[in-house]
Amino acid sequence: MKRKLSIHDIAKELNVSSTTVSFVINGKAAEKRISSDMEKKILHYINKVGYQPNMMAKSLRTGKSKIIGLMVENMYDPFFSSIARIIEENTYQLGYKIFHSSTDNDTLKSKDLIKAFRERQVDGYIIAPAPGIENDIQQLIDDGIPVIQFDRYLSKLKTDVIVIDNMDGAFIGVQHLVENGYKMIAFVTLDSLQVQMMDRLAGYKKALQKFGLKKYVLNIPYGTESDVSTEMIKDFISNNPGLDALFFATNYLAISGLKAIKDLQMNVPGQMGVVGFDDNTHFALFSPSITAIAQPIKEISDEVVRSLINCLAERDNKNRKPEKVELKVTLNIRESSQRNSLNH
Amino acid sequence: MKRKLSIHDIAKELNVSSTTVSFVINGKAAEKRISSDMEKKILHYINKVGYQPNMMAKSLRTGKSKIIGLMVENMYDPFFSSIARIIEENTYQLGYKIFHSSTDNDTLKSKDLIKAFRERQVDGYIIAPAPGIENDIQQLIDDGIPVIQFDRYLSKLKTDVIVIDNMDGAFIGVQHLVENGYKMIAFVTLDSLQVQMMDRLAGYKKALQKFGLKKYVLNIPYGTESDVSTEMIKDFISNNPGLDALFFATNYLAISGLKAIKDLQMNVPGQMGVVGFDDNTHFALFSPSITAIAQPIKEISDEVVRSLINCLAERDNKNRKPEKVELKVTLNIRESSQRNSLNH
DNA sequence: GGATTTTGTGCACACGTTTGCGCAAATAAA
DNA sequence: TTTATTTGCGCAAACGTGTGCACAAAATCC
Repeated sequence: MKRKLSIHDIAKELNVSSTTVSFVINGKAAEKRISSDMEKKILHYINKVGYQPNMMAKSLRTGKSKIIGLMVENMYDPFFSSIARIIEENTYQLGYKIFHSSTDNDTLKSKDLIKAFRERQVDGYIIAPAPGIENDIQQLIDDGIPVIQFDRYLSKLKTDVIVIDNMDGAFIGVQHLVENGYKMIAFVTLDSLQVQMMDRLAGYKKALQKFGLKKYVLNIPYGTESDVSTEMIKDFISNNPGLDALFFATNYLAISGLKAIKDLQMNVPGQMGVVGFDDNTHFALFSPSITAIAQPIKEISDEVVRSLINCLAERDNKNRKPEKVELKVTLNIRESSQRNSLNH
Repeated sequence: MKRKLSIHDIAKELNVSSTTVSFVINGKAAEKRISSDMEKKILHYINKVGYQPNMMAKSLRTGKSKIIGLMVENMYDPFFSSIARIIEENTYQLGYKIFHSSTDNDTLKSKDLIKAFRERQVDGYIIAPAPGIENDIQQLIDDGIPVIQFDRYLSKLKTDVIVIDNMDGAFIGVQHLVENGYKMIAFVTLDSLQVQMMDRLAGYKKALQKFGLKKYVLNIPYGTESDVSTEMIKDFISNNPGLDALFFATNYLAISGLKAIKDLQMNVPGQMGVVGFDDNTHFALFSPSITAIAQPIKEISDEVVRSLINCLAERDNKNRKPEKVELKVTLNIRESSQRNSLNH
């Protein structure tokens, strides 16, 4: 493999110093008072031979890798992958590349990932944190490295946070079911203490209280296989006769739940109303189509990037006052929750 | 931000040379005949202070970045994101990190991406190539950098290729429709000259010929918005009265098509049989559930990684004989294509 | 006991950049 | 003309590693 040519090769060929070449390449010709003849000569030659700088050397010298670490729960999840996609595009414009990894919500894997990112001198972190990594993130903060938490957050940590209003989302979902005449509304959620899940549960409870309804909650352990979840939901429905609506706290739970309802041959929305948290391209196509709480993907992504870029520009990240952005969700009303209109 | 400590700091603190420390860190203690007392002392200290090597410096020195560039059409597509996920995991074990980007099948964007990857000294490339980037990839090959093409390929290029048997996939899809009594089977595909699309079309035609049926093909321009596609498909159905089955060449086309069929209030599979190329988590949940050709995601990912690691180990990548792996697909038979069994 | 080999370690350079500082020539000021 | 300033550019060190080579001390050989 032929060696790539360096700034020195250019310099030698043109009988100038590598300093001059470097200045020209970095657009500091004016600032550093390089004559425009010289500038043109260098630019022309560089263009001709197709010189490409070596980011490794650059990063070593400057201490900036121009790499951002993105840690999500699961990059296969459409929610995370669509966010990743927008983040990637937004930051690409600014010269950043992304290291993108899945944590599976696993503490050890997350710790390991942070370590790997640190070795690579990642400039900033965008994290949907797994539980138990407070110390690792705190270490980053202490070392002055920008960190943004999104989707969920560890409340001990003083970082910028971009989330949605989960409580409100759950509330309006339940409210919508109530308005459509459902009375025995269950909440199917993950057995998780993460803030976003707790907030959704809180929103559900708040709505129940407001409308004077009784609470039915099914907690499914994190990591349960889809078909096992389906069985659990089937049992839950059987054990709670009279349930007339299910509110699923996540996309994947909704999928498992719909399977359960299909297996039980129950009619949606007639016998069972359905609303899901986190919308999905396919929900509109189901028969019946599925009502869902939609998260503002684009806004979340934009805010995350804006916030990170902010931090990256800051000199002193240890002592800045963290910012919390809470975005509004939308209720996409479809057939699965409208008993009245179909029962005319 | 406090400076991270370097190999020199360790050396100074322990009154040894950085050479020795480097050898120990890289597990060359035995090979380089470092006494085990010394080794223990260094390892212990490193452990205590939590030293983390600087990959930038390492890469600069060794010429290996331990980074792999992954270019897919759209990382939001479940097919690509699930593959990315597995690739990421497989390579992580081997100490690699992934730069993951979407090309949108755009030539310029792809060229740009390759350039950015080169600057970053990426060790190897995994590409689902957009059209028109033959020269850019050829340049990589000429420079001895490993490249794997997957999902599709530019046939001019002598790289390892991992694909599925698209022709066979389309063939068995059509055959299945024929076996279920459908006679006027249309193929809804993208207006694309990419090999995988051409092969699918060829498989469709081959089946038609075998069964003596007439050809109906709808070409939808690449990049058409989903709702526009839906309209085009509606028109297509209207303009071809008597059509009794649609075979969609991609996942997204199937989604648009199902919307069209729903809008036209046609009964599936009674009035219209449906088969999609590329399966989807949700297809089993649609009512009726959707029959689809499933690609072997895990196998594809594993083969891609195996193949790349192979190339990375090779000394001379310019003159190696490229390998083409063609994997088998599966037909997942569901309700949307079984007129007979439902029409009893 | 001298010659040779083995053992254990360190010096110093290279990788490809960026940048503080220096310095001669040209120009402006006095 | 002398002095001060500006212009235009280069020297050399630094970023944190890895590694060829050298070399003294210890061990072995004969």
